[in-house]
Amino acid sequence: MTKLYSVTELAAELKVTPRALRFYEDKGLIAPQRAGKTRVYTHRDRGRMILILRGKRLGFSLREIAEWLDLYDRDPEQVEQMRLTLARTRQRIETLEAQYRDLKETLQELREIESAVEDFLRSKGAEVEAAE
Amino acid sequence: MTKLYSVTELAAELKVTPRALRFYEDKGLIAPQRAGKTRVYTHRDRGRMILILRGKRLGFSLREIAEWLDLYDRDPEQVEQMRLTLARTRQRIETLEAQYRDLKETLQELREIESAVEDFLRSKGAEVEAAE
DNA sequence: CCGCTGGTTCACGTTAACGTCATATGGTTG
DNA sequence: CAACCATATGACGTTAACGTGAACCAGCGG
Repeated sequence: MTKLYSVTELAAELKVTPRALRFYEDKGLIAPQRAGKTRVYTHRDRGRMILILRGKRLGFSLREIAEWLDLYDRDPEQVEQMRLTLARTRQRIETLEAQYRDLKETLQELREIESAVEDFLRSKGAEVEAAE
Repeated sequence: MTKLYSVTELAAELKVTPRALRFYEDKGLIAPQRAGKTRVYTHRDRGRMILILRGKRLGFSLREIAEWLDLYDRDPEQVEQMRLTLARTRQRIETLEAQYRDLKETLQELREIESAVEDFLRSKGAEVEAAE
């Protein structure tokens, strides 16, 4: 028997508010089952939410996230459908690789700054390590 | 003599609108000089804008970007000041490294999806390469 | 001097992503 | 059964990041 969650339970576990979960549903990002009127989230829904939240952390809008969510749970329909899926997957990979480049560049610069500041502090005889 | 830009010029080069540049100024992210009332951007301002836009592509808010922009053009003031700068730099590096992990994870999954879909298509005797 | 071009400052409009009530309802417990 | 939860569904409020005029100047070419 796979675990089931209420809105508040899942929200708590994911550290979002129930309102957010309902909002995402409204936007078509998730569609939990209902027991009567109350939402019931499965383990699968939870996985989907984790994808959504990761997308958000990467800075994508809900609309963008929605557009590639179905890449994850596709079922082999028509060949044409799958060709489309392939194209969109590749498209998204490119986007992320661009972001990856931005990220690497920024990290490199920040590490240079870190070293420079460390050097400066050391030249002043100051301590540089985080631990106090 | 280093090149100077008007709002529209710089905006065009950066592929943003003049309105955006003015807005960023309003939010304290850039402070171009003025010739009378009209804004005059230097090469340095342009560099700063590039940092800002990269920050946006990485999904950060203008407020967040503002908070770490001065890490780039600091001048050795007090030792205490620099210690703070060091701490904030490290903090930001950690944030980006977390994002880096999210990114890698997502890319990996998408590449798996890509392979799976390719395999499916090949099993159907369909072409798989992008070139048409 | 006239009118255009390109700049300025308000000021209000818009979209995304929720927060915050208000109200209703249905299951649970003393 | 009454009281009390948790949830549900609106509806309106809020913040961020600009877009979109409106009304106003400064320079300059004819």
